[in-house]
Amino acid sequence: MKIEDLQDILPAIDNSSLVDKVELNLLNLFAKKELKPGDSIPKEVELAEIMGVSRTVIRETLTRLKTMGLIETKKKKGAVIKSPDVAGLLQKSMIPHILDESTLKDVFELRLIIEVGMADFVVHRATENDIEELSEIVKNEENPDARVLFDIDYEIRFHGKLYEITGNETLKGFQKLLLPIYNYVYTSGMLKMPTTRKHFTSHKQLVEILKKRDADEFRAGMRNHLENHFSRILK
Amino acid sequence: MKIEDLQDILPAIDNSSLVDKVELNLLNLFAKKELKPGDSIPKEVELAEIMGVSRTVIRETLTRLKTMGLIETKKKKGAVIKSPDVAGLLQKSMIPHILDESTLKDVFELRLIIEVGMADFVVHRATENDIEELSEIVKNEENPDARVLFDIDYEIRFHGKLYEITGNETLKGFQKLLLPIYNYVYTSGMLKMPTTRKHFTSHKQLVEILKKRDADEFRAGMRNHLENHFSRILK
DNA sequence: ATTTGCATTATGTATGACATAATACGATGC
DNA sequence: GCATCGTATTATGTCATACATAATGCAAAT
Repeated sequence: MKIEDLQDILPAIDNSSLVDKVELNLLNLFAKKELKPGDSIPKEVELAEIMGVSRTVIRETLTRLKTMGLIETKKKKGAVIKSPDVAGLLQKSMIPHILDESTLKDVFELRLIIEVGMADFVVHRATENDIEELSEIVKNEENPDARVLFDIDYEIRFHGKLYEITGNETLKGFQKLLLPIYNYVYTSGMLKMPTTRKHFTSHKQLVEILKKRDADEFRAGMRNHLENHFSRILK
Repeated sequence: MKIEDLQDILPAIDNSSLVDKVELNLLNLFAKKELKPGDSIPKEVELAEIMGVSRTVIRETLTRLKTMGLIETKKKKGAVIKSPDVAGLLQKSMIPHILDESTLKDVFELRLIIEVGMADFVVHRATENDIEELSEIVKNEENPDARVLFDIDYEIRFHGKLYEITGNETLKGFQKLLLPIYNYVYTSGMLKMPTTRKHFTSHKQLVEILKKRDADEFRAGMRNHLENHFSRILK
């Protein structure tokens, strides 16, 4: 008797735990009743009674939802729905040495993708003040030929400011968690070092381009600025 | 007496819960002992004894770590460290109607940023087979003038294939969770509809560009292809 | 040697008790 | 009246204990 023949006669057993089921129930409730941030959900004992499980199970479910950032619990007041902080969620999980190598590489690439892709938003949303600040940041930039290895703080200040200019809070959150990973990969020797030592578009030059308010040119400039990193990845 | 004067004399009280502390302890343990995926951690009762708290607290901490994707627990075998699935984590939390409007807008923008930014990876990593598949997908594309509203399935197939070509699993995961949000925003009327009905670079044209293996041109093409969406956001 | 059954073990669930802190509300003082 | 303080209440946070359940390994049986 072949195993495949039985697949549709013997359905997979549901081996999900009580907590799994309660979690689904609650998420369904959120969807069905269109619960929005600020709405509160029944207290633990009530939920336990309604669903016919112990408070233990309910509490574990709520712990999950809390960890997912979907609810917040206050003593006395019960639990209320919350709009999750998308980037904040990942923050704690992104422990460089625990992530497997392929994920690290993925994240490394992700940063490059984002910085090249966000050109439109940087160019359109940079205020005169922003450009002023950027100029201030790059004003001490040495001759590119002289800078052997890069100053990480300087990098963060410049690129961080660009993220800030986009006004996209979620994006800024991503940067916060991408950067440590990025550094880890950069310094871990996971990627081969660049063979050529040409100098590409500098931060100073990027600021000059930004002043022209031309998104295409800025995008090209940023792509060129990151050439060193791209060439490490793309064979 | 001014409140500010007391700030450094009266330090903030630590009002973190036991679970918070145990969580920090465990995360520290992960870092200090350089625990890697596959390594297992002590069993619940042992942890409870070591840290001098009840098993309840330990279990709640482990539930958090499980939810964060950092560990996996199997009956009998205890808990083992795991490399978290970065995108999968967000998946469950991304419930469109619960996210606040600004986050939704952020995510909408994020998709545009990524698709423009990933040009290099698409161009460098597309195999002949991939291009073949793309050609197959777009072969029935009607005249752009004729298509009044877009076919969502078709969109997903085409753009999804592009994500796939990048070979970046994390990115692919992001697409999975970005898309529903993107759709929700698109159909919710949150953004003003495009005023002009010009036709921009089509999928078919993008495939043709891809064949030339020119990243800059592909990036420009993609940017143009998405012009409709960009113009909704950038005033 | 392969399978079957059983004991073991660590997580999963239930229950009852108490600690703790936020809230509401009434009491007190001016 | 109004502000402040105290206190009872209430829902979450923590503890202890007992038992259920399922995966593992080993022994027994064929």
